[in-house]
Amino acid sequence: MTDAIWTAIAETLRREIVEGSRQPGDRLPTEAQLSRRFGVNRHTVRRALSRLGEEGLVHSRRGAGAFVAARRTEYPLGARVRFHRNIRAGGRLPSRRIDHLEERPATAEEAEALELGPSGRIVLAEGVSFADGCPIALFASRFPAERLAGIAQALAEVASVTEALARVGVGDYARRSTRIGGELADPAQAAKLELSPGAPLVWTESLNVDPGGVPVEYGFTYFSGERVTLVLDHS
Amino acid sequence: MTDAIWTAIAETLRREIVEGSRQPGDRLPTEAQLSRRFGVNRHTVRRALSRLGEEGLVHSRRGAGAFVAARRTEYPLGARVRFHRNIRAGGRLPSRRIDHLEERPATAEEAEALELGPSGRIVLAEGVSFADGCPIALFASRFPAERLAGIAQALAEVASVTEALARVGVGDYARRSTRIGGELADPAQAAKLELSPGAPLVWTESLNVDPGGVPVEYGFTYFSGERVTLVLDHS
DNA sequence: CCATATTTGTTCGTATGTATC
DNA sequence: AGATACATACGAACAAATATG
Repeated sequence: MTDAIWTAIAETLRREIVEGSRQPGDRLPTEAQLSRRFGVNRHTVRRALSRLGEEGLVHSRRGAGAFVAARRTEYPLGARVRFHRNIRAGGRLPSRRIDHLEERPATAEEAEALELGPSGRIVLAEGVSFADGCPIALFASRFPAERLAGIAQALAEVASVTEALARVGVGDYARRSTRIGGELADPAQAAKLELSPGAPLVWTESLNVDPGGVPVEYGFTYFSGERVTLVLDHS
Repeated sequence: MTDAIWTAIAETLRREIVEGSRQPGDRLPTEAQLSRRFGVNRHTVRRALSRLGEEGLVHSRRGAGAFVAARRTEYPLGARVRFHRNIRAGGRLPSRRIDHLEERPATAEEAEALELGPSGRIVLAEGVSFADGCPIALFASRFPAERLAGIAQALAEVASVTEALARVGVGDYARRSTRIGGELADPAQAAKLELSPGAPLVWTESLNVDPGGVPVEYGFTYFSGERVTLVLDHS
C-alpha cells in the first residue's frame, strides 16, 4: 500500500484546520458523517482522527464529538522562570488552578532535591496552568514545609508561586537546573489538559533556589507539546 | 467500561519490559501469539502494541515483528552544546551519519536567522546522531556558505560539527538561543530513528554564533523523547 | 430531573495487501 | 517462491459519556 486511506483523510482534515476553515473550538462533523463524506468505514475515519488527536490538532470527547484545539503559546525557559510574567509577555492572560494540596513526609528523591534531612516534610501542590483559559501545562511542585512555614496557606490564597513564596519570606528565587523529556499523555493528564490521550507532552523537572542557593521549590511541569513552545535564551 | 482490556495488556507488556525480563533488541511474541496468551482478538493486542510503540518502548516492523527499544540517554543543553562531548560524558560512544548535503539559496527564515543578505546561500546538512549505535536524534543544520567557504567539504570529511567549523576558521562557538517543542514522529522520521510513527519527539531550534556574535550554524534537532532527556544547567 | 437519542470508545470477526524472512 | 507477520480496511455489536427534549 503506497499510502493508506486514513493518512489522506487526516491530511485533508489537517489542511482544513491549519488553513483556518475550521476555527479553534469548532466541532468537527461526527464520525458517521465523515465516513459518509469520504466513503469509508467509520474505523478508517477514526484512525485519521486518532492521528490528529495525537498531533494536538483536535480533541475528542466521548458522547460529545471532536473539537479543533487552540493555538501555540511561547514559554521562555531560563534562570528566572515566572509563569504569570511569561504568559503575559506573550500577550495572553495567565491563570492557575490548584487541584491538590497536601503536606506529607518527603520521599528520598524529594529530600535529596530539596536538601532535606531524613524526616523532612514537603508541601505538594498539583494543578493546571492556563493561557487565555486554555490549559497549557500540568504542574506538581514540592516545597520544603519546615523551611517555608505557611507555604500551603499562601499557595491556596494567591495561586501564584512567586507571590506565595514572597509571603513566606522568599523575596527572590532562581532556577538552578532543568531537565527536559518527552512522553505521551495518559488519560488523566489528557483530561486535565483537554487533549486526547497519547498526545505528546514535554516535561520539565526543575529546581528553584533562593539567592543563598537554598532550594525552595522542586517540581515537574508537563507542557502540551503542541500548544507550547519552550524558548531558551543563553545570554 | 471502567478500563479497557488493551490498557491492561499494554501495562503488562510495559512492566515486562521495564522490569528487564525483556531486553532491548528482544523480539516480542507475534500478535497472534499475544492474542492467544491474553485471550483477546488480535486488534486488541494491536491497540496495546500501538500505545507501547508511541511511548517508544517497542518498535514494530511490517513482516518482521515488534522489538524492544533501547534505553534513555542524557543530553546536556546549554550555551556550549557539543554533541560528541555530550554523548561521551554520558559514557556512550557518539557517531553521526550525514544523509544529505547541499548548497542552495537561503530561504527568508534561514537568511534572517543567519543574518544573511537577500542573495545569501547556505549549506544544509541533514542526518542522524547515534549513541552506542542507537539513533537518538535527527539534525538539519544550515551554515552560511559564503562566510564559511569549504564548510560542505569539511562536513563530509570529519562528520563532527565542531571539527568542521574549526577547519573553516571557527575555533569556538556558543549557542545563542534554543527553542523547544514537542511533536509526533512522521513515518520518515520514525524510520530513520528506528521508532514507530507517532512516537513523541522533542525538537530544538538553535542558533550558534562565533565569539564575535556572528551566526555560524542554525538548525533543528529532533530527539526521540523516550530515548533522550535534555538537561539544562542555569549556572 | 429524567428519558432518550446521539456520539464516541471498545471489542470482536473477517478479508486482503505488503514487507520480511 | 513460499510462509510468516504486520498493516489496512470493512462490518457488526455493545458500552459509556454526553446532549437534548
